Amino acid sequence: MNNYQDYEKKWQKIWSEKQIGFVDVLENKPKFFIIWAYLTVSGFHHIGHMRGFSYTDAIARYKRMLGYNVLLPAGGHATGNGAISKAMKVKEREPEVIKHYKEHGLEEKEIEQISTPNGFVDFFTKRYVKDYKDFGFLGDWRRFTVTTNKDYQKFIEWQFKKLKEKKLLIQKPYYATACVKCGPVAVDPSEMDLSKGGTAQKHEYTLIKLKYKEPNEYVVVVTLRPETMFGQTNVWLDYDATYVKIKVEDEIWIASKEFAEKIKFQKEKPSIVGEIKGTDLVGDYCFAPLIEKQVIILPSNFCDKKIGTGIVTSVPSDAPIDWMGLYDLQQSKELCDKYELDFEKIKQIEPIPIIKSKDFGELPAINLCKKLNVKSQKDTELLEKAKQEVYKKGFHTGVMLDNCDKYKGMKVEQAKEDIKKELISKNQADIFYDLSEEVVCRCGEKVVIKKVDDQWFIKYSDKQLTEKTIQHVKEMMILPEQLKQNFPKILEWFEDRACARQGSWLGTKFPFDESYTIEPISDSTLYPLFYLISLYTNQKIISLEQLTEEFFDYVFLNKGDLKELSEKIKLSEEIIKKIRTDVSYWYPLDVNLGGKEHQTVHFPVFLMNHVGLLPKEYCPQGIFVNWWVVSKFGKVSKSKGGIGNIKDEIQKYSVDAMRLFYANVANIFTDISFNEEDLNKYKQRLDKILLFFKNILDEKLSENKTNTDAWLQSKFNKRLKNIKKAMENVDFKSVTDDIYFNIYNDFTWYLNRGGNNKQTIFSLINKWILTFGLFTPHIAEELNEMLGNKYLVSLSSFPKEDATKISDALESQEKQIEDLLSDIRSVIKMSGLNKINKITLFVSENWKYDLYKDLEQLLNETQNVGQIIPKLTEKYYTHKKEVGSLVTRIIKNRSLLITTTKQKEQENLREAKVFLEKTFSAEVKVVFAEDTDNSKAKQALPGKIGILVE
RNA sequence: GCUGGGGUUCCCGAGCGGUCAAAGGGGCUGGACUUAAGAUCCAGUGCUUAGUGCUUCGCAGGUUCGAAUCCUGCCCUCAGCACCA
Repeated sequence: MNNYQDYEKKWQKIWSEKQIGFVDVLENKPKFFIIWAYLTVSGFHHIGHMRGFSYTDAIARYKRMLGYNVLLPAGGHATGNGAISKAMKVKEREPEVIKHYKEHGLEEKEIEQISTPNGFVDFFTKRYVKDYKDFGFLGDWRRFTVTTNKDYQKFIEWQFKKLKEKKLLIQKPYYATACVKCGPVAVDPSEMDLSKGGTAQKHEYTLIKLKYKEPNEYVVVVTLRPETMFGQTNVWLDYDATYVKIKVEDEIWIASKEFAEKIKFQKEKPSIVGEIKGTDLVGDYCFAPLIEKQVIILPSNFCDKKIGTGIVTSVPSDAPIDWMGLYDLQQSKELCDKYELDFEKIKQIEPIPIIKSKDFGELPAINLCKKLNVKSQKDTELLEKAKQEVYKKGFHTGVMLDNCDKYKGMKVEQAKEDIKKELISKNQADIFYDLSEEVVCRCGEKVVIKKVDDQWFIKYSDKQLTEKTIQHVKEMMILPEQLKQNFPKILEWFEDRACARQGSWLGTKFPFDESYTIEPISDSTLYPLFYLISLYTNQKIISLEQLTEEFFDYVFLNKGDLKELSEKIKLSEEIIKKIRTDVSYWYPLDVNLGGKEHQTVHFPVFLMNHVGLLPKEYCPQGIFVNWWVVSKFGKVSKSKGGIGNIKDEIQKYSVDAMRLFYANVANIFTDISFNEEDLNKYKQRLDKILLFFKNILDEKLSENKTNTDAWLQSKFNKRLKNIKKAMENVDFKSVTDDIYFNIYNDFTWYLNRGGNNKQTIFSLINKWILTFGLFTPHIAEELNEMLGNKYLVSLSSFPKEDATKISDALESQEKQIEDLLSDIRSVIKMSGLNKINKITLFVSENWKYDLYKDLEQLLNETQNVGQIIPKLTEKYYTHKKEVGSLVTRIIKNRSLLITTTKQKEQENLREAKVFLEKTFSAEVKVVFAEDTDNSKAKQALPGKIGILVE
């Protein structure tokens, strides 16, 4: 219907020519500095990104209209593996990948370009800026930066030098999830670094050593439940399998070959020195720690060589599968004979009660197996369920029994840790990490857990830093409020974080060891600060060589001597001073807006780095979090593909409709789903508004003013007030409800009511249009031009509400007419009359107004009906009966209590008479109840007009 | 499991002690306009009734003169849980 694309382009061009988003220091103007958390360069923007971005732009536009000097810069985060692996796939011409890019309209030449990591980053970051412009964002694109740029890397080097100075950079051993070829990778559901296994969990197991025949020779098992070691009765392994002897330091460990592969990465050069068959081990004994006893090695079919060591220590009291394994053997002499075991001896093995837990007693595994009717160790599903349940109950409600030495009476939760510690200290146990499922790197190689001896960490656990950050958070504007409340907990939970890794990644070399590259989270914490530098580096006003530690110290921390610095880096004092001024003008950052995924990782490090390295006055002022755009298939994300090619969506619905959709479909703290129906709905809404304006311009308007004009003024100003308040709370849903729906409805009512005053209408719609400038800026400019205004909405002031125009009395009067209208309708409907000729309206009897007033006052004093009624019946004794029933009714339903006067009601009706007559095409008469005998007149109450239709 | 968030009338989604049968939108029904369709406008949309009354806001209790809104228990659901921005 309307050609949105045309005027979107038109206005974007005008904004761009006026360079509205390009801002510099204006000392006489207050500043507002806002960013969205920049995103990883790994492909096209999708509709999910645009949700948060358009909020950011709306806030920026709002602040600009309030008179702030607004800086909204952007950048791209290219650190890490993303671009490398994406480019690789293009280079290898993977058909799916090539198809994807072709569908997005890439030419062969461009596909060529994105086949190298740098080309990829370059292409997409340029595309991002184009997308921002296409979406009507007014940002300072001159400052655009990418984390892989050389100048940015100088900045990160500086950051790490400062961290070290502040003793926030430390080294210690670490168990990293790592690809055997590429080095450390992130194992997380986004699968940025992976091709498989994003949901895998990293478990810390306790590795138990059971002494075998030779000195220093051990059968090793792993467990998540070290506290159950008091209940060991035997050891399980696979009779038919072959195990290996692994030399670990000066010990020999017997375990599966698969385990040997894993432990290789966690111990100093282990080597396989021999083999031993399951058949050789079964029937032998080994020495179990803690219970200090020899236990027999028995065969089972549930030992998986891929899990742990492929050998299991058996605790039948608390592990259902162990119990069933034992049960199976004890039931069958044949089976024992087969394995050359002494049946009588096997039968003597008894589970040892060690933990008492709620509901399951002292032998939870056995009790639950009975309850679930598990028949043998082959009932894998049931046993898994049983295991989960016993574990859960045991962990939360379990208490160690008397035979558990010094741990008796201790809660399982606690005993678990203490026992683990004791065993390790006695060299009877060790720590072993494993993944809960198979994980494969993007390169196709296996991901394992690898011990890094001297890993670098940022010390987020630092008590002082944590405390300082918690204090700072209290002063911040963080939305949702819920997050603000959680923040202290998040910050306390936040531990040291590995900050650099080896391998070939994009990013900044770690300044204290060039073989490391700083990892993606750690190099994107202070970046808003860098937008103040990139303005100069992008324009080549400063060279790389000039970005020294001293330079950053001076401009960010005001440290050092200007003259000395200027001479040293050969940069004019003037420019250095200018940058220093920029920093002190623009910093701190006012708002960082990001998706909910940032809550527990990005935002904490963003804050802690600011708090740790910068003076207090440069610490961020606000964090806003928006939830996601989801589809039926889950989160809309780049890696999952599917819907969300923003170019197509813009064409289909228009930018304004999309921006309005994001703002209005739900509040920002809920996931929304992107569907055609909703988008169409918002496009139609814009069509409707355009049409409304066109009609208004065609309308013949008059100079006449009535109460309705005052009413519209009141409504409009009240809404304006609400809009501003809601804007401050990023309650965009409520803001857009008012702007695009409620004000529209007010105007419609006004017009239907007969309002057509030129001055009222034009003064208000000119203001109304300005409010469109936040979420639908293109249509705002277009309408504004249509009205003949020469100024730009984007550069105008946001309309101020006129509080003197707001009148609750006027609004409630009008509400009464609205209610009356609907009452008359229902009366007509119920009368069964086909045609109405006459409507008589009765204004209530005088005494009732007085009664209402008295009642209102009494209700302020007491809620006790027993006290109120006698007082009123006394005063209104002639209407004794009516008073009783009326008062009880009102107390039951307070909304009936409308205090007004007879005169006002009559006036109100008189004014609405013409309107009512026109609406119902019938004669309308207003009559005082005192002047008639009609029973309807007696029913009339203050605020409730009696109605008779004939 | 831990830590948080939710469950509202056909649907989406506001509301978070009285003004709530519950905003706004969508859908549906009826009417106006139109040759017609679409768009737009107007009305209705829990059950009932000359404008009243009755029953609703996950389930079960409780506090209060009064609860969708507060408290307790339960059920169901969603998210985050670390080298992923």
